[in-house]
Amino acid sequence: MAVDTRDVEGLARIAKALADPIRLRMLDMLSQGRGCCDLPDVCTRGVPGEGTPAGICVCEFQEQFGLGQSRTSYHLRVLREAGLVAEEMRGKWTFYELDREALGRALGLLHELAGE
Amino acid sequence: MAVDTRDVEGLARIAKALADPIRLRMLDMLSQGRGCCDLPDVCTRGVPGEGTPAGICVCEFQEQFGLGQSRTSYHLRVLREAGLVAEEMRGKWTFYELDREALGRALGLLHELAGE
DNA sequence: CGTTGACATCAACGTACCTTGATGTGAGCA
DNA sequence: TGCTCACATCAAGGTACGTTGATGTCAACG
Repeated sequence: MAVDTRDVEGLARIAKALADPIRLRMLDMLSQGRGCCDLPDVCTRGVPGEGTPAGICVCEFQEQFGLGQSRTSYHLRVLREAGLVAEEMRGKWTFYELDREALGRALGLLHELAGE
Repeated sequence: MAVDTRDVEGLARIAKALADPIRLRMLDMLSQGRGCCDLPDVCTRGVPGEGTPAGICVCEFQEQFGLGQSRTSYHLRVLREAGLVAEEMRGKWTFYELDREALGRALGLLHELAGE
């Protein structure tokens, strides 16, 4: 077997996180890295902490996909628990950032599994 | 958005097919391409049709993973319906083969989505 | 302090998924 | 023809997943 059994379990968990159009588009949005925010009256101003946060805040996902708050939060949690995104809390906002390394590892395993 | 909406739907369906350890190991086994069969008294002999079949027959998946017949058939069907494997029927045996191109396309999309 | 805004989490519901045993199908052999 | 073998498919059950509305938490602002 080309791929270790332990890897297979982890890969399956990541694939499960990828198995939803909303979450794929969230990842796509994150990979574009177009920081947060263009929206007025939201997290553009008043973000405490040093410098501009790297990720995208929850409100922008909601806005972008027209999702309810709970639904948005749920899908972000799935991505977080799969280790595909990291969260950074700033004041009352939460910013999500793509973990490119984790995604890269998963893709590497898939390539290995596909026989290069 | 880097990835087309239509692609996202297809990619989600493929990711769903990948979201199970058994199916990942099946794909792994297929990518090894170690034809069928080393087992005695099974599809080694008596396969009608021209030449040696390219894929792996169902009985070998059963043997390899210790799965029931129905369960084996179910997971192979999921992979087939996702377009990741192709089936070739020979006499009373069915041989499954990895569709490397389909898997490659999915991986390409994922790379694109990950921002290269 | 009390309020508000951003978000997480819970509870409930419908749906899809996975497993198992039973039944169906079609090829090959006697 | 009748049997068997390899496999597909069905039916029923449990479990996980996705959606929605309600409630909880915590920071910022007055």
